[in-house]
Amino acid sequence: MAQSLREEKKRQVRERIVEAASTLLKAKGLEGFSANDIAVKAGVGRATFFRYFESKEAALVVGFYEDQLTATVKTLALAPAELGPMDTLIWLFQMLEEGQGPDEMQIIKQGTVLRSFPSLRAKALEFQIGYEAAVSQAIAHRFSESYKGDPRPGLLAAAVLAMVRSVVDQWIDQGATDSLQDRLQDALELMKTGFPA
Amino acid sequence: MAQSLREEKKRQVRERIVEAASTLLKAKGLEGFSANDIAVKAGVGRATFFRYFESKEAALVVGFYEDQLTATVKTLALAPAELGPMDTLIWLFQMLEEGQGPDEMQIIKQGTVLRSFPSLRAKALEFQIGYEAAVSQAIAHRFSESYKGDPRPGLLAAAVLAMVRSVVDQWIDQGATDSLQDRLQDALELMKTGFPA
DNA sequence: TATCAATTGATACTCAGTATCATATTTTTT
DNA sequence: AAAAAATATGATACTGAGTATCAATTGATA
Repeated sequence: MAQSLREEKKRQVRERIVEAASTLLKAKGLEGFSANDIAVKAGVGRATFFRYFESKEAALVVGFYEDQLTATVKTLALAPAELGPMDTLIWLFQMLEEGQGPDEMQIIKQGTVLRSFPSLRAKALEFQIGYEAAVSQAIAHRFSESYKGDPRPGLLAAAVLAMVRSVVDQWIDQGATDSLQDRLQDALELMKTGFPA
Repeated sequence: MAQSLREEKKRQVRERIVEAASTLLKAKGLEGFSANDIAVKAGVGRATFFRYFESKEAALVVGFYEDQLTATVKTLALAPAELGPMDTLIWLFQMLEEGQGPDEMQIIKQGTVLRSFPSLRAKALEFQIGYEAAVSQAIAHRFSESYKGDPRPGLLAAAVLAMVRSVVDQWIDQGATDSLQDRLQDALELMKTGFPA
């Protein structure tokens, strides 16, 4: 059955807020608008804004990553059964790049804003923790001899996502001229073979 | 030569603030005091507090990690020259655990507070980024055929520190009964050999 | 239709964080 | 050693963040 009317309205309000925040960011820059401005633009009261998001930054980061996270989890579920955990993640990032992932231009813009404003960066990092948990869960069954409380899924998820972040950071730092996808695959390959002496 | 008088005084004020923040945290919990309370306890004006730290959380996180970071960098400089980058990090965490690193009780307390308050957690993650840069720099020369713009040091630092964070998280989540050091070494070993299919 | 539950907007309040300015202290110059 | 320049401080005032409360509206339920 469809959402109840009430839930559906809430979903819409939330979406309007995220969109208003994103629009204002593009138009005025992070410090050019307040949480109240977002509320006005979204057509809700200030109090309502804070019922949906704890801060301006939270609303923006959700706009950056939420769709990406759901796409990630969905894609992970479709990975070939015979792939091991690491190969699954390599496969994942190939898929995301080709398919519904954000394009490079968008990544550059987001990355640039994130690096300019510590408050945003902090929120983004917070979001990553949730990302980790989701990825960890989605790959846990692919480990051989996995058991309850197995630390490996969480470790791999943390390490890989940190690497991805580092890849994007370095790529933007160095001008974002070459292929991000190549860099990503190189990095993941490095993770797969490890760092032996 | 010693610090100038002015620099020395600033160092002392900063230290007093960090200590006051830490004391208040233990006495009243994170939400039991304001930035103003820290200033009063440290014997400085409110404005001065904000000249040293951008927020209450920042002052606390500095208290958690600053000494740790300087110890890390110092220790890294002492690592045997023949060790590769990954072995250097394994060696590092053995040293920190035996030597001047925080004891397990302290890690539990800090970890518990951090996990309870997203705002603190976010600040801690921010600090980790600085950690990454420092570690990356300190191990860069240990890579074979390293070149300018080599992505590997940054990638390894990001991955390893993320793993360390994940290890501590899981350890606390599961009751912190067994040996943290053992878990850490197992995780780093996993990183060294990689995650082959 | 009548009742109950949940969402909203308005208002008021505390505290965070920033800017400004006059004062005090340290450094530099003469 | 005294004067001048530079820097740190405290007090004050201001904007906006985030929370709590309450009356009014809207959706769910019977």
